[in-house]
Amino acid sequence: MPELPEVETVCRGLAPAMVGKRITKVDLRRKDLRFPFPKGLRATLTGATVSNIRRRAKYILADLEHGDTLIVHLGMTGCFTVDPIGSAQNPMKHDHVVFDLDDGTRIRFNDPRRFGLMDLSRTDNLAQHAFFEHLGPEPLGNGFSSAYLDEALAGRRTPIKSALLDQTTVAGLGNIYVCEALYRARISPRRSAATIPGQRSKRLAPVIRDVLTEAIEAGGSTLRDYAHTDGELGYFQHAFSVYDREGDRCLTPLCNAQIKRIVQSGRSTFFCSNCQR
DNA sequence: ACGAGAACCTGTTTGC
DNA sequence: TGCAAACAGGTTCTCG
Repeated sequence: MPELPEVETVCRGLAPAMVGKRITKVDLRRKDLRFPFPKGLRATLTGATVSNIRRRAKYILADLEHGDTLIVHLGMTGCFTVDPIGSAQNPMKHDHVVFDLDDGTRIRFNDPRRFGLMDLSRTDNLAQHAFFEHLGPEPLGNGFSSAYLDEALAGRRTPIKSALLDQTTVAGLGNIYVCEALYRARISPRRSAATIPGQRSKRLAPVIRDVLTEAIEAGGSTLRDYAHTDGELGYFQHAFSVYDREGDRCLTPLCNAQIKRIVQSGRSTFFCSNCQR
């Protein structure tokens, strides 16, 4: 489900519901997601007050006042819902974790495919955690630029599509926004990453920022099941130029070519072979 | 070192 | 209509 804009949207929904609230009850409705829940997850969270909700790459971080941080990844189908305790028929199927807060709010984590994960870390050690140790820079942060891309892509013979999906190159892009950014930069997804430094990275870095910023403003993209914490849908999917548009016409004026779909390392890539070289 | 492919899961869509 | 295959926003492992 979620790439950076969707995860950012979820954080913005969770923050007002959770920050400053105390967790009164934690219901682990199974023993694992992608990994077993860490030992002591319920004990650590129960009674804790949430001091901050933030995001690193596609991870949601919930800092607790006593110095631990809850780490959550949504995988492909993870989703949080905020509603009052005792409201209609919950928990629902695939609600694997339920938090009750001291103001009567219930937070449910639902994940049909269970590719999501939850873990704990001391807040001051987060950067050393295995999930974060090798992550690339935030694409909307100061560490990301065409100069950074020049350095990160130099000598890499993997296709640029794969290099951008690699979270150690830049953290937070996924299949949709890589396809969209490469289209905007007029770069073929098949092109070797090593040929990007120079003029092409000067086009690529800014459009990566643009497409993510626009998607966050639209509340992310809703393809099949993604929703905000209040059930509202994102609407950036209406602004896709290539993603999921196989066979449709390219939107570049005077182009009119058909959008192609190819498979690169097992993932669909959508692009215009006329505009993207 | 690098890329392809599979694996982890369930649900939905597509094709015969 | 029914059933099977293909496919899905992610990550991580093995294999050649």
